[in-house]
Amino acid sequence: MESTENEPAPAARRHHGNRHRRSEEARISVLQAVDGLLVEIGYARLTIEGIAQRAGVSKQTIYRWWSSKDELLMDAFSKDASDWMIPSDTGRLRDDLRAHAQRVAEFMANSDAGAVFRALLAQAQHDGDLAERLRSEFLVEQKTYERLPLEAALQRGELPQNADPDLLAAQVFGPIYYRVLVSGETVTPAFIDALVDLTLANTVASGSRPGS
Amino acid sequence: MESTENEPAPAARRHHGNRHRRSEEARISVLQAVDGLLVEIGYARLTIEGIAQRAGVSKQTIYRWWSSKDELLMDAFSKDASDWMIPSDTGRLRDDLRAHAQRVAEFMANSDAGAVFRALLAQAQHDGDLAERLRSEFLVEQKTYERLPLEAALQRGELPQNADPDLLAAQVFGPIYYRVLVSGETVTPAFIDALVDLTLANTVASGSRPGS
Amino acid sequence: MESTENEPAPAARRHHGNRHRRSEEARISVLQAVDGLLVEIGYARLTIEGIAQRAGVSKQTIYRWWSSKDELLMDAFSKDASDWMIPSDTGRLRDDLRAHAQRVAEFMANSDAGAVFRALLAQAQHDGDLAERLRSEFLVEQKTYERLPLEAALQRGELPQNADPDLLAAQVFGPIYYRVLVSGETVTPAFIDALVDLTLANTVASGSRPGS
Amino acid sequence: MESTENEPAPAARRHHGNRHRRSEEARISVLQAVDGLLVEIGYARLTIEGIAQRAGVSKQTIYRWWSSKDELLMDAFSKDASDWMIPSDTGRLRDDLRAHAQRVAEFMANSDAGAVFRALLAQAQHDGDLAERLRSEFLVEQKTYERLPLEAALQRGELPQNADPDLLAAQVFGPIYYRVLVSGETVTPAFIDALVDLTLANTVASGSRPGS
DNA sequence: GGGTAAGCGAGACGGTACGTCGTGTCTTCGC
DNA sequence: GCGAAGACACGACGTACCGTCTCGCTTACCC
Repeated sequence: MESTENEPAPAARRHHGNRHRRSEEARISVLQAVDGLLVEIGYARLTIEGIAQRAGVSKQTIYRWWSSKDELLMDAFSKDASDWMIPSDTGRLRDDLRAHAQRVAEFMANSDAGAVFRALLAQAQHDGDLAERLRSEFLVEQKTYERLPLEAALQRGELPQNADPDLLAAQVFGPIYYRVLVSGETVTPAFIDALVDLTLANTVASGSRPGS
Repeated sequence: MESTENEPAPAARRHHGNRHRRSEEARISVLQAVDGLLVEIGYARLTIEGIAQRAGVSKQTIYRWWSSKDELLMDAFSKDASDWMIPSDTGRLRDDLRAHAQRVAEFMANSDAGAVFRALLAQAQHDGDLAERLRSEFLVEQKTYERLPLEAALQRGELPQNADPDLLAAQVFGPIYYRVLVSGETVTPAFIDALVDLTLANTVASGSRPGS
Repeated sequence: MESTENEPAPAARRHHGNRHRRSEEARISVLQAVDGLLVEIGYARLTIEGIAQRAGVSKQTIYRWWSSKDELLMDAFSKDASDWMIPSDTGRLRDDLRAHAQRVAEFMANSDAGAVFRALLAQAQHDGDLAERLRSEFLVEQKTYERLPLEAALQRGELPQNADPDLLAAQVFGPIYYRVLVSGETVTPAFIDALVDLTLANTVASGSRPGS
Repeated sequence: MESTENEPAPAARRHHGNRHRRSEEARISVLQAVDGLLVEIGYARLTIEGIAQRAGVSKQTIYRWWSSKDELLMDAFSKDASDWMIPSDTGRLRDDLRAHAQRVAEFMANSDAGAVFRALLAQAQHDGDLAERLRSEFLVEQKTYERLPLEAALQRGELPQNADPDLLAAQVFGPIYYRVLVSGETVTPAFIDALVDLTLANTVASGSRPGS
């Protein structure tokens, strides 16, 4: 993993032709400190000073490269999130949907990256900029992948022409997000199976009788 | 100095009426201050000192009765939340479901109480105790009401015997919560209609024969 | 327990002919609490709330009868101070002066009442009213007693006519106060003897040669 | 500025391994604020917050460099006290003693520095550490200077060999401290003259033959 | 001998200041 | 010229007492 790829900030690259450049070592150790502290003490007690100390870095260095705690979390999150997004493609809609739903549930509820995501989402409730960034950098793509099995099936003719992949994806994944973020219920495989089955039964039924 | 006992002059009553027990006046004005400030400056900039000042109350009084900012929000929320929960009951499932879904969407996305709710839910992501309290004091009941139209329909025979109201409610309301809390998309009436239609089409189609 | 003997305060006795009267029990236990707390935790950490709690009395009761912490201390002090003031009178100036100086030194440096006195004197540095009260209720009398052996000796002809008892007392007692209050040196009998001897030698010498 | 290890500033530098320098500007303005506030509102109403505000400094900065209000006062006092201590030396004991006694009385009763000193001495009654510091940093030196004219006279042979400068100084200065700190009487030139005359008359008379 | 008013405990109240923590900015100096 | 170290002004924290104010109880006087 050549880690300049997660470095899109142009300001950080301004020093390109200079003698001195950003310390990659510092950057890495900050992001690791964030990961570690998030797990150990939780978001609520995460402080810039704590991160700096843990990373063996000065506060100034953090402020130089990240404009806020949330942006720092975004970076720490991006580092890990992509692993979870891409659905399998077996050619069987029901299986692909179940597998990806299971994967998303696992990510959201049990992974470290998911914990960071929930923390970011929580912050995003009071911070429109963060919300926007979270959406454009993660959710848009995430949603695309959630729709992917359905669109593939649509292309294959496994779903009726007038089926709406967006809506169907919403009915499969919405309840999963709800359980993790809101009700705190565990997302069991049985629940996922029921969701997928009902959704597909529905689609076939309504898709075949569009006039109803 | 023998006449200090009774205050005949009503004009001299500058002091808030303190009972030996808790001052209801103080309690009310604190909760109102929380409501007002949440709307005006948002959760992120809400401080105990600000609330105390706005309410004309000492910090100590707040700390005496509420153990944390979140508990205070919880109380302020309880005060307003109940208005939104109860679904109408026209006897027609589709109408009732649409109406209640619309109502929930409105509450979540646009009401003051909904703003408090989102703030609490955000905090609950890092605070298990708050999460538990939020669930037991609000979400359990809220969920019951979301299921109500479906259970009524089940009793009326408008739904097949083997339909699962819980699951159906999840497929209607889950996507609504998702849009408000996660993706930030507006919840349009058309979206709600589509959700309800799809959910009911399915149930009727798969759960029992449409002709019955 | 009708302990009216330590009750000189006329305000407290005002209720004599009334139906209702001050609780002597409360008064005593407050003053005892002050004494105890002063010794145990020192003046700096003495609080009205602490006194009330220790005395098993409500704050209001304290505020009802004493207008300030210092006034309370004054009362606690008056209770004990008088024991130390009166000098012996053997008819021999040197002996009487030594004995009383020793007594005053003991009071100031080592007695409980002396500790209260030092605390009051400290407060009096920033509180003119207290200073005035301390002077009129204690120091005037105390100074009279310090002068007493010298004045008696003057009457007896043991001192020259033009000797100034005030000035002589100042030279004997001033250095004692200085050691206790300022330098913290212990006031030894040897120091007292030297002071008295020098003062008397001086007086005889200068008193006999008034023209010098 | 090539070496941080040597501080040209007269104030003590206690942060050893620290390569970052204390803001001299902040230090000065804090001490000036203390001086100003003491005079304007008095010790009793002096608060750290008030000092910080007046100095344009954060509370944290005060707490960083001074461990208590008293230590802060101690510093503010040291700044000004030394002006008052050194006695003149005309070679005539009576004149020197009178002049220095007058100077000390002026310092104690009427100067700003004296007001700080009285406040510190008051605090020192309930705080042994402060008492010790006040003694070692001020009183020892002060006492030396009070003795100086007497010791010079002793050396010159103006006093008998067996005269005790310590005791003599105590009899001159003790009563002055007493009047300022305890009785509140003003220290008049006449009082000082009387003290000095009486003290010297004695010594000359008893210690050696007046004719010498 | 019942009514009633003062003293009392308890403690909530609006405040002020405390001493601490974390923020984001700034400066110094080592590499 | 980046980066560590950390001082700085600022703002909020949660706590301790302040002095004021009911409240409900007890008690002792007076009618």
